[in-house]
Amino acid sequence: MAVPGSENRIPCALCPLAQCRGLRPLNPAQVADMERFKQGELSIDRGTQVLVQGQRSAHVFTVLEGVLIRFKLLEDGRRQILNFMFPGDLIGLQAAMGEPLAHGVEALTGARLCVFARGRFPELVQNHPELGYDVIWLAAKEEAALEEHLVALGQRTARERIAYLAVFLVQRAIETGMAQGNSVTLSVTQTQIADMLGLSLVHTNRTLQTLRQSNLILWTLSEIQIADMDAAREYARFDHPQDTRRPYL
Amino acid sequence: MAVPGSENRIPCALCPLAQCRGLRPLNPAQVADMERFKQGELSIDRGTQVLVQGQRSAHVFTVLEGVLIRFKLLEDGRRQILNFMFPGDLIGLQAAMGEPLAHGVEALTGARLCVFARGRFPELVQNHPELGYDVIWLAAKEEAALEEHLVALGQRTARERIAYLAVFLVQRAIETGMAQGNSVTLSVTQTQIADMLGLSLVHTNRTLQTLRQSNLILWTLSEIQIADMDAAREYARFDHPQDTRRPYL
DNA sequence: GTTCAGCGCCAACATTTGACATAGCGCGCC
DNA sequence: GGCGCGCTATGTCAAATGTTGGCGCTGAAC
Repeated sequence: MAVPGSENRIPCALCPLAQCRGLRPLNPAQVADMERFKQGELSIDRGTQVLVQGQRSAHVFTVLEGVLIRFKLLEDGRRQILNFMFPGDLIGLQAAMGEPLAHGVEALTGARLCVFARGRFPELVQNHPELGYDVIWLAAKEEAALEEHLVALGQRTARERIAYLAVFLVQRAIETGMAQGNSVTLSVTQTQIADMLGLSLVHTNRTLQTLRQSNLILWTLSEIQIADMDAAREYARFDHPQDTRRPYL
Repeated sequence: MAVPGSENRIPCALCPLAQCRGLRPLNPAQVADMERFKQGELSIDRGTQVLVQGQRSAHVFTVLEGVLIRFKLLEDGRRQILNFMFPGDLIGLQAAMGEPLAHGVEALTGARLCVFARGRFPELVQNHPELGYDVIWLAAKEEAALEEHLVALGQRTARERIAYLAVFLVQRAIETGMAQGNSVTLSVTQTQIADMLGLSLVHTNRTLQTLRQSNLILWTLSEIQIADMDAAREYARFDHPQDTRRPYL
């Protein structure tokens, strides 16, 4: 991974994430701390792999803009997508703990990331306890998301799973200001949906079509549209969490 | 939940967890901090529900002894078991963040828990940054476990899933000193296995039998035995994580 | 312009898994 | 002793899902 330049660097005080409805801004002292901790920015294209499974990383990232996926590869080539990362999310908590990564991270869209030095992470957490608290919060949120996914994979049918994922993605997009109404412009291939939900590609295709025909969810390569959000949530049995604002770094 | 008494309280300095091969003991200063923070102990029977989904909890716990499950209930009565908790694990991180709980916690065996006041958790983390760092570590570990479970549910067949779960449980038991060789005495019903792995009860039963017949895994109501650990790991495609010692509180 | 890879789509068939019904066994309880 | 309950076990059938192989479109690469 090239060491990111600091050209065009956005000062934390002007962080665009502060405008997001779903995010809780830092206080001025925290902003100053982050400013010192921030190493630079990284702009990447769709498809770029940010972290590689099995390696240790010298960096930890925060999503400034764009969407990424986190996934695990099996030896036989199968992969399981673990979660989608939206603006404000922390990338590489495992890396921050100095462990080799159990998963890879790849950009779904063009993206801009904030870059931090992995080695200074313990210092950040220990010298700035409020930030440490926010990291715990983020970790708890990530855990909660993974738990929802587990429920989807374990208990729901293919149709419900896809509906669930659509609602999940649109909701996160709304929270991070990426949505237009109840639809998002986001390129997710059917293969990716299948890899996330534990379905075969063919079955994913079939199911997407029936959802389309029943006018519940219109999910194309470029866009996710949900006509009636409440109906979809109901159908997916997705009791959406309180929209408490999440912190970010 | 009754407020736990402090009778029979074990001083943190004598914490039995310090003997566990898989756990990294605290340093003396940290032990002193924990001692002040610890509110008491709680002994519970198999089947006791420690945390109730949807409620806020006044307490946060650490497992001193025993095994518990963490699960989510759906409105229609289905449930998804999210993870098993072993000695050293932290119960109620979400609770610690002041959120209503998205899951319940129930004891699989008789268990002893350390009790902490939820309200003092932020103080603990912020005034004792090293402990905060350990909490982050634990959260990252929990996340990693959930990710493995996701892979199991998404990518593996019924047989592989059950083999995976058996290996996972035996491994955790070994790390926490609860195993005899490659077997554990632990009462897990087939219904619980099914609820964890997203299988029907009947299919779980059949699959357990075939695994038994192939002499890979002998899983009865009272015990999990794995004849050849490497073979089972191989079969389950479970690349076991480095056994780095995890911290505890 | 041609080629090729990525993507969505389709059909026929195989397999896994679930649903339902039923039975036996051990155990606490009255 | 008789009852209910939780747990494991079976059988049969149906539904959900996977597999294989093939088609057509599009856009980028050559």
